[in-house]
Amino acid sequence: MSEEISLFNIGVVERETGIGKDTLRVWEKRYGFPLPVRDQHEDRLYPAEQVDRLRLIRRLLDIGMRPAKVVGLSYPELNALLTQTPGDEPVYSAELLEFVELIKAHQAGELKLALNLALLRQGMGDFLSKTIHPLNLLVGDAWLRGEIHVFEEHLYSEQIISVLRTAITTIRNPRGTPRVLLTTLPGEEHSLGLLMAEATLSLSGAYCMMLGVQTPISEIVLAVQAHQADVLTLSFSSAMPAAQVKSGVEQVRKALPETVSLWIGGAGVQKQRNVEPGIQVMGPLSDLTGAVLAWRAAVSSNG
Amino acid sequence: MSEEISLFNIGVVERETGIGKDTLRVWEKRYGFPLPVRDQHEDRLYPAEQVDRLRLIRRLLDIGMRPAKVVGLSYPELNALLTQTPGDEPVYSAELLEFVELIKAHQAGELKLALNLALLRQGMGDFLSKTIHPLNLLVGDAWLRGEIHVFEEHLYSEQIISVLRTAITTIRNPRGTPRVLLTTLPGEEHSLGLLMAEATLSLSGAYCMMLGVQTPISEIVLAVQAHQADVLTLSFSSAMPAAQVKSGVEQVRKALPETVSLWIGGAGVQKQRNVEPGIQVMGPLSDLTGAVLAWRAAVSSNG
DNA sequence: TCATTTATTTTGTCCTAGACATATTTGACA
DNA sequence: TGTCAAATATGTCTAGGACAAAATAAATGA
Repeated sequence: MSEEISLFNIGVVERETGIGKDTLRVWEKRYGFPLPVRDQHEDRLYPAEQVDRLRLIRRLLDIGMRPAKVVGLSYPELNALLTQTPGDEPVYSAELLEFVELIKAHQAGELKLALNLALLRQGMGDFLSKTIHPLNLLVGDAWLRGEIHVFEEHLYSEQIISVLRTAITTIRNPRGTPRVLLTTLPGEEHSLGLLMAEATLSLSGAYCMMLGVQTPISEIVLAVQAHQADVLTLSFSSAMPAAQVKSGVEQVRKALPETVSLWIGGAGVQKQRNVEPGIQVMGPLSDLTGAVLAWRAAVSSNG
Repeated sequence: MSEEISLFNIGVVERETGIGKDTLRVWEKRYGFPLPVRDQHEDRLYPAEQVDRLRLIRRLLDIGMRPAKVVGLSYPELNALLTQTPGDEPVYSAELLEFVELIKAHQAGELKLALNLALLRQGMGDFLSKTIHPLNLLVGDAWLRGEIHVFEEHLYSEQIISVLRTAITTIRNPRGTPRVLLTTLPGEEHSLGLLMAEATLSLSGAYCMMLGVQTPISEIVLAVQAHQADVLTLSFSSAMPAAQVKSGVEQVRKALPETVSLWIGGAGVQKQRNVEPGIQVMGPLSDLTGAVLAWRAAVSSNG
């Protein structure tokens, strides 16, 4: 009985790694990797090991490395490259590292408990900026080094989402201003950033209308009208290609009335340069609080 | 000054409609639609109107129509086709229709309130089977008829998710059996079905570990090991192509130890035929309750 | 030496045209 | 009416080529 190894066709690999078919084929030609086997019909079949490497490569590209430097490399070479990337590592507090230990130990219940505890102790504002945000970075970093798995990251996200949603419910103000619509564009499926934005905005007294992820552009325009939103907030994760962010945001801006403010944030917008007028780029979450205050000031002076 | 119309390139259309690039090109050749304009480089540029039609077509295909029948049609023709599809329409209660009215009126707060009320009155079990499930069908149906928009569906989903998450938190039992891991495969991004499954399973006394959507297959295997899960539950929405469901599920089954049960459910699995052994297809949500009981019975007789 | 502009390379995404496995439908037969 | 085989419909894969936008390297000037 021969050892059966998992083989994936190009469509599955595209879904599993987020790397497009065209890109996979052109990498094969240019860098000699991935180099899938072929079935009887010359269709590509990627071994699981290559798919794992591709996922790692994807993450390295997301943090700014170039394909020519990483696409050819073997697993050990990739790891060597990773560990020698000290750079600007912030010092993480013991508390944050304890959260990571809980994640690695798969203690979902305890993790959630600890998060809720931190929330109560620090208050929502500090909780978001001093715990959740650095923890996200730390977890992403640990993932990159192969210290934690995707499924552990998923479990972690679920706990955060659960804690944040519960908290947001308690501070929602239906008569708050401005009226903010929150969503992501098609292709962006990460809801965590959006949820953090909702928490921050709600905390600043804004009224939030959450649409979830991946709303088509034309539907966003309709939603803004229907809800008489003053502000549209879009969130982009680091996984989003900068070009896609740029074109998407510009398309939205063009379709929206000028009176509606457009705030964009998340790791995916930090690479953006030369942002068009009428689009406000948010850095840290605290920028949202400032933007809310600025919006109110502008309204009271104009109206 | 000429009227500026929104044009989308093929990559954006793929993301916005969920129809692959290859399919878009081959439809153009075979059915003459969509028929995009071209830029100076012969690259396709799809007008917004065609993208809207594509979204409609996508939905029609999801409910079983064939491309040859619908891909060529104009907007009026599509609508005619829709309204003349009475078929097996169940009679919806007045209460359900009131929910829809709230959705159409964009009364998110009131909608959530009404849902919570129904939950308390009916209890979780009935709430899921007699309110949420038919309401999902009703909303999907209304969407199909153009009576409600995507963004309204999004807002609706958010309220349901919020209500269910809150409720699940209160009935979680860390020592429950069996230990069930819940997630979806890459490509399936709908979390609502998953959440309803979690609610039902928790209600039956199972211990649920929610991984969220789109966990790569290899990671699912690791997660099952790490959490010592007895059961893996995968959810598929109707938007999932049947072929993708089949190959994905079989891949998972092959990679999983035989001792781990595999339960699959959601609208996307109802079309499946000739399901391989070791895979249990769930119909209505109540099947999950039965499966839990059957699992316990099997364990107590075997061990 | 540093900043700014310009040339070169890199890289992702698009193109055409064709092939074929699988799912669905049609037609023949019992 | 039900079952099986032939025909059709459909999505996804292949190859090889092209080019714009982004990133890097080189050249220029202060």
